[in-house]
Amino acid sequence: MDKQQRPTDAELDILKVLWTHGPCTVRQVHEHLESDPPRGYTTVLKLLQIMSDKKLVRRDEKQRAHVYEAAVSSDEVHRKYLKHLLDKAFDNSTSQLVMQALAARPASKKELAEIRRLLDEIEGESK
Amino acid sequence: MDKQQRPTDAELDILKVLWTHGPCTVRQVHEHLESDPPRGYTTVLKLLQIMSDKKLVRRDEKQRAHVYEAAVSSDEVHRKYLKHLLDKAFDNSTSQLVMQALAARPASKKELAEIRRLLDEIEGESK
DNA sequence: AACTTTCTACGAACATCTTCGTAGATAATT
DNA sequence: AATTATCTACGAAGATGTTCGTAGAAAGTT
Repeated sequence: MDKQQRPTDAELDILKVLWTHGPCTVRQVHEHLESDPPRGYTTVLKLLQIMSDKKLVRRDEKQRAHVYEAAVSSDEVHRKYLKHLLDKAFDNSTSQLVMQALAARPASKKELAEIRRLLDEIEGESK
Repeated sequence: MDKQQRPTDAELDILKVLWTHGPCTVRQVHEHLESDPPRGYTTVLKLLQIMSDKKLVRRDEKQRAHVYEAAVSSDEVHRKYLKHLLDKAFDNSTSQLVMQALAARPASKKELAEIRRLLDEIEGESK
């Protein structure tokens, strides 16, 4: 049933709005949406309906203008993408992925320090 | 012109064969291809023709059975995927991506050590 | 009450990706 | 030489994702 519910690109744009602004009507999503090229109102409506079917968002129909809110967290979605990439492209080697990520877009000192801290945490736990 | 030439899923499967086995005829690619569900011979042929148009592979037509070889490296492709993901989903935060990658699929001690070594290298260089 | 605005629903059109059947050329086999 | 096997090219069909026009219901305005 569940398969691999990764949001498509257009769906992700919409989820980002909901993550940032909380529950929104179609109109509000449409207004806050940044995409290139911009999407029409009914396009956003249709996407939200589809996302509702897919359980990516929840719909509250109490008002005439239905209110949508994200039904999946951003962490959750991000992990799904990474899992798929690890599986499809990186032969499940996290270190390979991290290595190429750092090559793809060099991280600042601050970010590198953050990653180190994360590694410490992980190794601390597993003791 | 170039836009964002990321291979599709089916194309990636074929590139993997070419990366592993070197230049191949359609038949050889078809034989080595592991995919679920398996792909028919002419499907592989068609994909290789398309990939040739997209410059993902090079074609040598000297023999009747054309020989294809990868025109992009695996590192290159992997970085394209990561760059796209960083841009689309992670707001260009490499550390966020690394963090979620480690959450998505916990790394072994060996991998963690490898990542540390990589960080050392990077910070060593930037001195 | 008539008109305008705003909303949802729906379906069709378009784009991209994938699949494969068929046709025709070339090579190998009998 | 005739038959069979193997190859490329091509086009059409199916799958999925995206776009938007149109219709009709509901609310707001004059």
